Amino acid sequence: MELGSNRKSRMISLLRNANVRITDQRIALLSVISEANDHPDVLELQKRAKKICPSISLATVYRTLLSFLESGVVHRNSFEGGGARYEMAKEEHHDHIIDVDTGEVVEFNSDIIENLQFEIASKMGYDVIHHRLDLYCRKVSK
Amino acid sequence: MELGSNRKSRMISLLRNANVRITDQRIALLSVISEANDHPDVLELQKRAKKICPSISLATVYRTLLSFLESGVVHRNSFEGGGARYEMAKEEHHDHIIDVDTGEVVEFNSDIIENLQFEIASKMGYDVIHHRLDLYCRKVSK
DNA sequence: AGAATAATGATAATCATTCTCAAAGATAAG
DNA sequence: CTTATCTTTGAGAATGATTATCATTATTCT
Ligand SMILES: [Mn+2]
Ligand SMILES: [Mn+2]
Ligand SMILES: [Zn+2]
Ligand SMILES: [Zn+2]
Repeated sequence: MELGSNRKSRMISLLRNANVRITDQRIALLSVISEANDHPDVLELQKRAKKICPSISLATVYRTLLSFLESGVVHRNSFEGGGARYEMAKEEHHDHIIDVDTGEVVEFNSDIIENLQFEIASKMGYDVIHHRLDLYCRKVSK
Repeated sequence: MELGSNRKSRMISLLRNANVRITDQRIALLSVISEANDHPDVLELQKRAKKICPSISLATVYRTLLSFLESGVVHRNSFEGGGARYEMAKEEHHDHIIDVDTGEVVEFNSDIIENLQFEIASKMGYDVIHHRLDLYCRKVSK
């Protein structure tokens, strides 16, 4: 598979910003993650990236995800069962509903909950550095 | 170490209720968990249980925790980094604050947050089966 | 182009957890 | 209390996810 040159140069400039060398595997992974609208795991990401860069190894996928994570461009979700699942870091924070039957993930966010978390922690003498709110759910039977 | 016979028979009747054979390792583990007021991991649980039943193996700790989990007498917490941490199932639900510097865990609960979770899920067509709310925090510098 | 430096792929190592199976232990019947 | 049956245990192998190692290859700088 080929990568549109507009998309490709967008990826390249993002990588340049991050001060890392421009490689086919990093371009491929970044492209795959930024295009995804789900929450794929490492194997799925490798599978998708291989369509653009067939040689990409699992080790490189893990390494690259770690560096993207540290530079804040991706988020890692550790849901129950199976390995971590990744997504592009969005402008605004959100939490997740995980369908326990299908594994599907949907997003939500609640300013009220976020504020309550802050207040509760504060009252107990803590600053919230980060948090995880996962709702494991089942579709209501109509 | 010995186990007070009052405590021991309390453990035994709990196990009898669960319809499993009464073994020294199950008595030891159950006793250790029900006495803990922190959130120990498997290795810590084995260490503590060994004081009562020196022969208890890691495999048995894992196996027994799983059966306790299935019968609902313990809860398993998967915090970031390291293995699962366990606690006795309490009457009422609570969530956790994890001190990112020390690993210490403190508990809290907020009916308002719980209700909001329910409402959000409901509005999106889901029933909440279970959930996880972990606040990774740092003590406020005075 | 050539030297310097960083990234990659293959694979070994690690960590948490589960599985396997022969030996030991618990329970129930006689 | 003994025996027969059925369950649990301990030791270690196996698994799954992730990280580390290191020689080879690719990128960047001059
Ligand atoms: Mn998301
Ligand atoms: Mn707790
Ligand atoms: Zn949130
Ligand atoms: Zn809760």
